[in-house]
Amino acid sequence: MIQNYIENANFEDTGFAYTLSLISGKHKMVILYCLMEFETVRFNELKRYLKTISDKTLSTNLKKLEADKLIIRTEYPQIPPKVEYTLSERGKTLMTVLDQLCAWGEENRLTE
Amino acid sequence: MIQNYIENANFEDTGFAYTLSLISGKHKMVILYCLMEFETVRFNELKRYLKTISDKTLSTNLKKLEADKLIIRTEYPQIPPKVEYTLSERGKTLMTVLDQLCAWGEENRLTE
DNA sequence: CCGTATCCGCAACGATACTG
DNA sequence: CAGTATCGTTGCGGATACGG
Repeated sequence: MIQNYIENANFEDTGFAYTLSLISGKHKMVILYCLMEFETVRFNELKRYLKTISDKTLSTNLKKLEADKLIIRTEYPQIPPKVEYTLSERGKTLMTVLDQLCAWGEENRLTE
Repeated sequence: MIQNYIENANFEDTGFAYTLSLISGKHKMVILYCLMEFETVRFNELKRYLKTISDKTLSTNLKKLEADKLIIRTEYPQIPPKVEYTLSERGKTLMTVLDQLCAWGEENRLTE
């Protein structure tokens, strides 16, 4: 599986590098977890959960996640505006895999 | 599992964030994969596999991986120096989890 | 051979102000 | 409410030179 890629030394094209590129960055995982937990979340609501994120950074991250089809953005044309974000089916399948990474981390944290 | 952390909104302390911190960066995964494939690898050998990495960056990454107990550094006191790197048992268990991320990425790559 | 030291560029992130 | 615009900061990674 992984070994195939060593030969050509083309790691950018591995499924692994691809998966990581989807969730790289400081906040993407937290956003996904919030959507998994609360299912439907609005922009400012997310901002409160993340506590320290700026408008700009949150906006950028949401756009990337949407472009990667991990989340779904639903806009209600009204005043004041209302936008809801949810996990896509694709996003949900990714979360099941990430949960295993989480489990490994909890079981293998170094005792310092 | 994951949901517990949402309450306190302390994502830095999730097993997931911890696991990701171990493999964050541009090269760590590639290094681990090389060690998985070739088992015992020397410094300059690694450098050739990674192709574009600089001495400094490779050195920094190896130190982090070693500090996190994912790899083992063995130094042979001779002239010229010889240093070998291998996966630790802990590193090997991590690789099995990462292989699943790899599989997800291959099955869920977007057709563009 | 196996690094360290130094300098530097760039992209991500943050703070603040502002808009439909 | 849900962003955009602008500016400033910061940290990772790269290039090069040098050392034990």
